[in-house]
Amino acid sequence: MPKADTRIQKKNQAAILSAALVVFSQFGFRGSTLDQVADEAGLSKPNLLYYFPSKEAIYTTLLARLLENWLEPLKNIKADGDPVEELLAYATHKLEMSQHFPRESRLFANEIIQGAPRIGEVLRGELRELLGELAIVINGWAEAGKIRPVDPYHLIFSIWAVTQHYADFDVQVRAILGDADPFEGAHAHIEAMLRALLTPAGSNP
Amino acid sequence: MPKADTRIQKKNQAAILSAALVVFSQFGFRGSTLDQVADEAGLSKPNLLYYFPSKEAIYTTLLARLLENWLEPLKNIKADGDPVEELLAYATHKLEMSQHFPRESRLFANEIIQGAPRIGEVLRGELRELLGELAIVINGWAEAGKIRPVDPYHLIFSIWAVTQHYADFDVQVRAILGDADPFEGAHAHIEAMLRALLTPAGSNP
DNA sequence: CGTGCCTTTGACCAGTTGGTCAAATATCGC
DNA sequence: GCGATATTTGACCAACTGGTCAAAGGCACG
Repeated sequence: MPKADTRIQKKNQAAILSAALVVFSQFGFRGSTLDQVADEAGLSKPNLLYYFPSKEAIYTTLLARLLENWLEPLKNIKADGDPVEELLAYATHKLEMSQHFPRESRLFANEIIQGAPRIGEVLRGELRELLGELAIVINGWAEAGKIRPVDPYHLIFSIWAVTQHYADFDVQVRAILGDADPFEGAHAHIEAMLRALLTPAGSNP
Repeated sequence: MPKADTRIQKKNQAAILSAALVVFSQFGFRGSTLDQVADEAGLSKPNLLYYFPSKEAIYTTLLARLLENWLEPLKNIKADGDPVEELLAYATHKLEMSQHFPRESRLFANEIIQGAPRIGEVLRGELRELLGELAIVINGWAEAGKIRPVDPYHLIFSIWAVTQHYADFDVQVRAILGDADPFEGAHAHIEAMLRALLTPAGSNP
């Protein structure tokens, strides 16, 4: 077990996690093998296990790292900003994550579909609390007449659903759109949808 | 290899497919084992392979059956109906499928996330064509001023995304909502979203 | 250039995997 | 109740799985 992080350790750990992301995001935890990960990382299987104690450890390291990036942007929604623009910025950020880090999204999707055996606690704990606070903010906006009244939870669900769809169902989206870039149209559509839903009646820019 | 379908054959094949749906929808093809399926079905592993030639065959049978139910409701959208109501009915139907057949949704999601190795052809063929026709209908509605102008493809994507989210991410949704039934709020929210997006300016019911 | 530590690997292991097969057992038409 | 046929299963197999380990190969530093 390495204590300090030498150059070579950093390099190999990064290579392993990167390879593991590729493999786990496609096949899920149980469907992936250490040989696949080792192959993808260009290392031997025993060498993987020199840097990580087990397959499980690689996977959970990946998940933990992901959860940080997952929860953080939620906290950036400012109660004193313009409501529609705040929510739009969040949705745009999530869509860009789908565009640039689709594997992370698929890894997460795999874990949730599997029943979230390793992150259920986080979902029922930190995430739930975070969303509770956000719901209060959104409800405040609605009561102040700054947005139309909406269910804050289902609003967030729909933002998650639509943005992650472009990463998780990438193959399907591209099968239908052909050569066109999905993300341009996606952004415009999501913006239109959120503005239509949220902009209070009587607002004419 | 059974030729005719006796009572016992129908029963066992149904039991196998039902068990396979439970297992495959949770762990994906590679993450599932025949022993799991056999256990769930209450049969021995060699007995499974008496009714189906391989693990692969069970899985593809499940997928083929699923695709039928998946594509059919798309065809029920009538060009001469009321646009908003037609699309709303479709979304409602999809949401009800998420509610009552979440495993089917997760099986499909697993297959797509995996890269759709077994149904890529259908996506690029039948599904794409079907959506092409639907896009023409929706564009027609927009040109006739019956709905606001929208990208028909991304509109459908967002309906798929939001409705399937409640099946595929069921665990996450319930972790956040607690005891509340997700589907009541979901239906109301989706209806509100679609009406806001689609109802042309100046329509006041 | 040698010594101590970090890194890498080939050989190996026990358990699991999808799948086979011959023999046993149940079912059905007569 | 009998023979033919359909169904079920225990024993088995080769390939693969996650993981171990001792030995070998590099590397840095005196």
